[in-house]
Amino acid sequence: MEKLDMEKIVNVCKQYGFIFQGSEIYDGLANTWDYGPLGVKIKNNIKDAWRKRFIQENDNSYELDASILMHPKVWEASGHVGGFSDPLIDCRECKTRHRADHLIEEFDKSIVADALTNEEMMNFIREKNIKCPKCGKSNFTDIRQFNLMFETHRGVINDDKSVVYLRPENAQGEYVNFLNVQRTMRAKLPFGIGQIGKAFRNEITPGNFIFRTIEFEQMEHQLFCKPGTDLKIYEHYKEYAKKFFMDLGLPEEKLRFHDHEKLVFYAKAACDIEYEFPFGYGEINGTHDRSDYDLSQHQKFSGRSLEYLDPDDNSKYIPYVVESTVGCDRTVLAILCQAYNLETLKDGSTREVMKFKPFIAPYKCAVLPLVKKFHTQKAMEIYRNLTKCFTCVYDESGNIGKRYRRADVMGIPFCITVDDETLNNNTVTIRNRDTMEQITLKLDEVEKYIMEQIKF
RNA sequence: GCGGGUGUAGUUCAAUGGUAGAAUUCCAGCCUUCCAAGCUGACUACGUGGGUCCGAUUCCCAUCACCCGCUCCA
Repeated sequence: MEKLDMEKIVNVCKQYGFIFQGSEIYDGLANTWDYGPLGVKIKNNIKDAWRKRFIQENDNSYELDASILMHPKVWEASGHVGGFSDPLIDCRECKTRHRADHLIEEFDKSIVADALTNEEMMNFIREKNIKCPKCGKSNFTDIRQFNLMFETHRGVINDDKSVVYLRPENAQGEYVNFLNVQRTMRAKLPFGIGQIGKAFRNEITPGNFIFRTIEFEQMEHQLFCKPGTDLKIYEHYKEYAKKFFMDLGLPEEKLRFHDHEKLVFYAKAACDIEYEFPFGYGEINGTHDRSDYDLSQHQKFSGRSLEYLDPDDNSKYIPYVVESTVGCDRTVLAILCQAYNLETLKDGSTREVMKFKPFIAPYKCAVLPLVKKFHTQKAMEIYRNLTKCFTCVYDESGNIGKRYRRADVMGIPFCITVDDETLNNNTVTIRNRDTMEQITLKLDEVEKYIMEQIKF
């Protein structure tokens, strides 16, 4: 049942141009997906909505678009080089996979396996005859290092000096630009830097359509604040993010908070917001209190002072950071899952309808001539005018019923039908897909009416 | 990366060791005055690469992709 639902969504996405498999004509490249004409509009609308809430309406918030390729030292400072790679080991007997460092630490809790090289870990496992937790045997493969960062090279020679990484998270772009933004915007704490952009992770097991992919887009907001004020801000952003999702059309009963009990080394507090996908609850947002960890690290590695001079009391300190990060692709997926409706008609047949909030909808309006022979010209004229204001489609093929149906599966909230009344009185019928109500409007009122409806 | 499953038009499904048939969608035309009417026509598929065979979409092997489970997840 659950599996069926995801299949249906993938299918609709493919059939109607929301999302395609990446490199499809070459049989696809695993876990890459391409946004089609409808999908890219939804994604952009979500980004615009995020910008509005997290930048535009959020006091002292500024947007940044940092480079994907950053100085390799950034990733040493952040802990990604070294820390973001896992030593993996397979049991030859029962075919399960384990993390070598975890095996060692469970065997002897006094050992910090992070400090060991792979060879040392391997020797330790062999000497102590550590057993597979699943089958109890001790027959392991060699350790293989699985680095979650994608590597590439700059310049024409591929040597160690030329290695650069595709960023595994966006946040470092905000951190390294902290002073630039603070100075140029004359910003006082607390202030935020937000960024929408792609990140790359060599995930071992991606999957669930666009939920976990090796290339993904994040919408991140880093709030820089005075130490001690961070926890209050952290609580605020948890609720702020939840409200954002609800405004996008995700119902509260499908959202939940998930507080992290085990915190990663940089975090003082961490909480996810999860949405109930057809395959189960999955994270769509993370709020993290990252303390002064990142800025301190960058200060240390770059040798530049990243302290803030507080004009209130002339004290100097490294700000704390509260991060609110929204998975853009995951939000698209949640919206698609939420929008999908299978309606049963009177005759027992079913049809698929995508129900988006109007500001999310890829196309806002369909202009339909009632009868092709009589109303085409006027309909085209109206269509041309409306495309100056928002996205529209024009459809004259089939009959009027088919045109409505096609608009419904594309998630178009408003259909304008052009009939004899339009020719004679300059009025059109607008059907609201959510309420299925039809209203008659003067032609010159249409633009204002729809513009009002598609606000976020 | 391991185990299991799947792979035929855009979609959903057939048949077959002698290169495939339908429904639906889409397109063109006729018709049509408000929620997938009807008629005519056109287009479109055996994931890829090997092997066995006179001949493979069908059998075998590999590979790729997807799904489920494991492992993993800043």
